[in-house]
Amino acid sequence: MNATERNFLENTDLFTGLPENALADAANCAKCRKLGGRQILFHQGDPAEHIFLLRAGRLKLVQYNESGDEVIIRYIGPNEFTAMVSVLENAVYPVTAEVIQSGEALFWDRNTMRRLMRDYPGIAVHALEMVLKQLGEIQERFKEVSTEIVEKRIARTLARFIRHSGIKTAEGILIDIPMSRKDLADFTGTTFYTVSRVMSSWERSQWIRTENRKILVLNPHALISFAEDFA
Amino acid sequence: MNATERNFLENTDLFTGLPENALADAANCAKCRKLGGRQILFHQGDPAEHIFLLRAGRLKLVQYNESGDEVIIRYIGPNEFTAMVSVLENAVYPVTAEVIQSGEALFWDRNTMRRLMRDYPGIAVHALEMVLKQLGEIQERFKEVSTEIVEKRIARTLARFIRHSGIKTAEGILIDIPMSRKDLADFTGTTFYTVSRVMSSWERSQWIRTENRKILVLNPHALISFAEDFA
DNA sequence: CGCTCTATTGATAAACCTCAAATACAGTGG
DNA sequence: CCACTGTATTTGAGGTTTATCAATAGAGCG
Repeated sequence: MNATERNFLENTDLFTGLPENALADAANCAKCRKLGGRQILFHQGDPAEHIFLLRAGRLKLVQYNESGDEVIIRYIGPNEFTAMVSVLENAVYPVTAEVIQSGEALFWDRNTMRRLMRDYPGIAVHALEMVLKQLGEIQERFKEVSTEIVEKRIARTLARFIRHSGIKTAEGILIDIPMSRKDLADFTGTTFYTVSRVMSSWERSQWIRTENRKILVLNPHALISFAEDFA
Repeated sequence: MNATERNFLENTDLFTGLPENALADAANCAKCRKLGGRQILFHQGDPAEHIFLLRAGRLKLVQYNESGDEVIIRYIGPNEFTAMVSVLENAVYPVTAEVIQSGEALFWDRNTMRRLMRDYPGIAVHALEMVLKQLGEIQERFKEVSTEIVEKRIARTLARFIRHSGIKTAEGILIDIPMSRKDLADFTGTTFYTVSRVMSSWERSQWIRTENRKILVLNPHALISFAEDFA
């Protein structure tokens, strides 16, 4: 692959700081795939064969339980990796990855990635760092869903999205992830009825406004201090 | 360190399958520490400096929220590692580790472990595998606490402990982890009142019996099929 | 302009938590 | 071995939060 590709890899969590030959090697083994519409990139339960690096677009990672309830485990945005679990032998994808904004992904298969990790140990260490960060995040959310009431969980979730994907605008901060009430419910462990009630009340207080599944936070200060208030 | 030490390391997830010199190196850099009573091995929020390998005994990893509610993130038993997060630069422990059964631990400091990972890439890959497994487990529990009712969460938790730490006895399966009602509540995201009610009802049905914080499962079949029943 | 998917909102019910009080239990020191 | 003390557990009553159900309104898409 070309120099653009190498530069791109250099700026990712997994490949940052590696020697030139490692980048070239990684770029050479990468394959590319377009991601459209509401396509499913991989299914929960399928044999996990590829590690993906999202170049553009956005994914949501969902888990289903036996009754069909959906839980959103994480969103994946540009420059982020997913399905690192594929490096394990005989792993299956623990989640389903659904494209929610079109884009494209680079991907490597298991054996290639394992070889890269062996040849350039820095990659394995970076992968470890990434996964540890994810572990910390989900542990945090596990704590929240275990101990906080719904309204605060939603507030904290928005606060987190503000930090992670917030875009300053004249009117406030726009959360740049398309999210329905149901998505937010599946992310916070509640129902879309309850999310709707909470969001409506915040709209009445002028804290937020929703336009076509994008949330605009008009009063981030109020929202964040509510989220972090331990009373 | 001696040959016993090396053999011990060889049988852990992190060091398995490594060349002899790697084991010797790892064993040489390990320090050892006795763990007594209800000692705190490390505190949530403290700078994370060491990776621990539990040789004997048991830990519980707890997180506290701002209101002081406790959540049990995971139990660590003999032969298991914890605080792998210490390999990250400037990390803090995301949990508090409390000794619940006396024993002893080997430990390495951050830089040593990072050097080992660089020198023997297999270690980093194994660490990645371990953390991925933990990530999968907590995602599973996150799904449960988000979608299942308390009674089923408790049943699934016991089912999991049966698989992980169950000991067959004449009367049934003993879960070899000392666990109060409150512990079980902090593990499943509920209150000890509710746990007590659920466990009492199971004791009446002869599914379980509790003796001094150890749970004896008299009817594993009933418990497990209830846990996995999706009705 | 109709169709479908999403959101809102009220009414009701269920699950679960909180509080209070009583009981059981384990560990300790005599 | 026993009494004592503090901790853990049980259980009832009552309240709160949140889910569920139903009906309506709205928004985007072809």
